[in-house]
Order: sequence, then C-alpha cells, then structure tokens
Amino acid sequence: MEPVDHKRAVNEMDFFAGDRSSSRHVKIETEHPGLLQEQAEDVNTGLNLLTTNGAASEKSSQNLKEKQRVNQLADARSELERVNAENQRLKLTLNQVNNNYFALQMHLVSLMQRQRNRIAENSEANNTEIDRPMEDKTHGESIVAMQFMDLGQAAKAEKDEISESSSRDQSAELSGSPGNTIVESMERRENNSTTTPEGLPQPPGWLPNKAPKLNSTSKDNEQAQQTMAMIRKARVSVRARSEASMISDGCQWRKYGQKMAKGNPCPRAYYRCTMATGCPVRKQVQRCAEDTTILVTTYEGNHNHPLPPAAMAMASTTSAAASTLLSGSMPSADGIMNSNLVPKGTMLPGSPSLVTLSASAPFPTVTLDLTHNPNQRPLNQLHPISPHWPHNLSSLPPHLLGHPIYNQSKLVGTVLSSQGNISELPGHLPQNQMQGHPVADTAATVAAITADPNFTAALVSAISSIIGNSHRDNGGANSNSTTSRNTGDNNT
DNA sequence: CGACTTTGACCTGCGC
DNA sequence: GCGCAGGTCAAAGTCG
Repeated sequence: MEPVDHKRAVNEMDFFAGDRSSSRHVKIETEHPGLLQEQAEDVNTGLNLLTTNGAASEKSSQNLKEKQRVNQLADARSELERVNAENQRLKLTLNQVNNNYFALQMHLVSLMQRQRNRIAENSEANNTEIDRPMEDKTHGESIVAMQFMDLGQAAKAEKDEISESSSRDQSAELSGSPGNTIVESMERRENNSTTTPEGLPQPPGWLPNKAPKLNSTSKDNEQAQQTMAMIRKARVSVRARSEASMISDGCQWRKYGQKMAKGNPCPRAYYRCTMATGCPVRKQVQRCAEDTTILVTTYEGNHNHPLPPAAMAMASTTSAAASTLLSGSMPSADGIMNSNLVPKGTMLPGSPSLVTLSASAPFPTVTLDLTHNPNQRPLNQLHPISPHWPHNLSSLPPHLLGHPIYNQSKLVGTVLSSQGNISELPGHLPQNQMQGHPVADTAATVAAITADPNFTAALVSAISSIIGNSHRDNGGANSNSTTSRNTGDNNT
C-alpha cells in the first residue's frame, strides 16, 4: 500500500496547502461582512500566540484548538472519501480480474491439453498402444472433441499457439462483435488470419463460407465443413441458482416460446437476443427438475453486435468455455475438473466450479456449473494457480460464490456504468477494448495485475468491503429483476 | 401504440 | 407411416 500512503500524503498536502482556506476567507469577507471581525480576530489570535492579553489569549487558544479539530475532521472526511473511491476502484478491478482469470484459466487448460496431446503423440509413435484405455474410456462423448482435433490443425495450433494468442488478441480487439462467443472463438483458432480488415462485426452467416481454407484434401474439407456445422451448433449451458426466472446476463432477450419438456415439470422458455435485429443468439431457460432453485440457461449462437459491458462477463465466460470445448482440449466428457490433466483446484473460487462436456446431446455442449459451493470442495482441490487467490476468496459467502455470473456481469456492469471513468483504474482496459475483446485476450493484463504484489495486497484489503457491498448489490439487483409486469425475465 | 408475453398450432427430426 | 418430442411461429392479450 505504498502508493496509497504516498497518495494520501499528497492529498493532505493539497488539502492544507490549497487555496481553500484563503478563498473561503475571502468569501466570508464578501458575503458575510458581519463575521469579518470575528474571522479576522480568529486569524489574528492564531498568529499572535505570544500576546500577553490573558482572556483574549485563552479564548484564542480555544478557538485554535477548535479549528484544529475542525481541520482534523475535514481531513478525516477527505481521507474517508478517498478511501471509498479507492475501494470502488478495487471492487471493479476485482470483478474484472475475477472474470478474466476464469477466461485465462480456460485458456491454460486448453494449452495444457495441447501439450499433453503432443506428448501422447510422441509416445504413441514409439508405442502405438499407449493410452488406449483413455481413448476407450472416453470414446463415446469425447468423439466430438477429437473431431475438432482432426481438422489437421492441431500440430499447427500447437506450434503457433503463442503467436496465435497475440494475433488473436489483436484481431479480437479490432472486432466490433465481442460477444461472438462460440463460433468466433473457434474460427479464430482455426483460421486466425481471416479477420476482416475493418474488424467489423460479421453477419451471422459468414462462417461457413470461409471455414475450411486449409491446405488439405477435399475429404478433409468435407470433414471440416461438417465440423464447422457442428461448431455452429455448439452450446454453452450455465447452471446457476437463481430465484428469478432468468439470470441477468446483460443482454436483452425476447421470449418467443415455451414448452413443457419431457421429464421436467418446469416449462422450458425460449428466448432470442433482441439487442440487434437479426442476432442469431438464442437461449433456453429451464429450471432443474431435481432442484427447482437451479436455473439452467443454454446459449446457442454468436452475437452479431457489440455487447454492453454488463454482458461481457457472461459472453467471455461462455466464450472461454466454448472455445475450450471446441478446441478439443478436453479428453473426457467427465469434465475439466475430473480430469487428471488439470491441476486440482485451478478453478477460481467464484468462477464456475465445475465444467462438463457432453456430446451425447445432438450438439456439443459445455456446461458451467455455478451451483457448487467452493467451500464444500475437498481440500485437495484448493491448490490454486495463484497463491494470492484462495484463502481470501474461498472465504466469500456461498451466495456470492454461487453466482459469479451475477457478480461479473451485473455488478461489473453497474459499477462500470456508475463509475463513469474507468480509465482511472489500475490495470484498466479501455472500455472499447473491453467491448472488443472479452476472453483470453485480456490474459496478459490479468497476468500483469495478478503478478503485482501491490495489487494483491490491495485486493485483500478490498475483499472484505466487497463482501458487504456485493451483498447489498445483490439485494438491489434482485429487486430490479422483478417488475410489475412480468416475473423478472427482463434484464437489460 | 409499440414492445413484449402467452399459448396453441405448426414444423421438423427421430425412433419404432 | 405414425407418434413423440423439441423447437418455432404467430395471433391474441397485456402493459406502460
């Protein structure tokens, strides 16, 4: 907190050395001539401490002490305001980092799996029968993931991973469609040089035309086309506990249908994105049959328009999950956390605590399970990637940790909109950059932030206040989510 | 009056 | 071909 102390010293200097007292004095003289005498006397007594006038000296001494107390009070108030402002900035930063951390984490999982695949390929060259049990075990539901890996790009992707990440960052920053989650992320992975020069949002149907530009055979192209068709149908399902009929993800949705699904007494609602005309993104919302407090939201498609900051968190979260799915990084449908390939406890508390993949459905689906309380996780899963995170955040109350989406989208959105000037934030991203680039592209920023011990220290000090304030915010948002007109489906 | 929800009808894919 | 289930459409109703 060295910078803070330094800043405080500067503020105090400014507070006392500024023209506040002089200007106020002049103001008093001009606007309240009747007080001029007393003010002048105050000033004079303060400057003539050696006067021998007993009564006047005692009075002036009292006035001096009173003025000192007033100054101290004003100083304390100023300090309090400054700390509050600092607190607000830290809260915003925390949520941003929380979100970006998850995206980075998903990217890391992808990289680790790529590394492992490369090792497996090498070992398989020496011993063709190694790792067969794994393939057999995951044969059914990992087939989709393996198909993605069969695009002939796996080796290239491994080779170019580092440079690809940077170029992807740049292209994504140019993109005006940050919410293009599933397909776009995969498209960048598959063909990172096809971003439009202008960086304009692509129309919904732009993908199939440019998908397989690979130097492969026609058979490969056909397979790639089939794969891309499947990619377009890939879905991201989010399970979260919510009393509202729909979780708040920052987008505008319009309900266009409702059906009773088999095996579930709760109806399934169908929504489409109405933030832009022709946006192909749709989502299904249904309560879990086993636990009606769990809301299952399934997203499908990619936005063809920029998203508001409030929607960025969800978009980036689902995008990260989807990109991981579509990159074929997961060897098993049992999920990331069940895989031995992933370090236990790499999931950030407050981020989705369980990610599962399923190809048993007609389309590959990645499910982010936000309903698990991280505090209930086994201790052997609490070995974090970053030593700064765990014991602080794992102590957060379950209602917070159970709703990272809310925290990330709603809270960040509201803070962003209310804060006004996010450029003052440490480690901030320009707002347009945030809109233009949601996912792993901010990983470098996150890494820089989390690597900063000063930030970590500030983060620790900010968490306690976040708990309380987030609790307040939660209540307010819940009240906002319910309107007199409907049951709270609207979330803008 | 426009935007939105509701809800029954319709379409499509799939299994038998 | 038939029935079922999932998904979508569109007219009617609702609300501000």
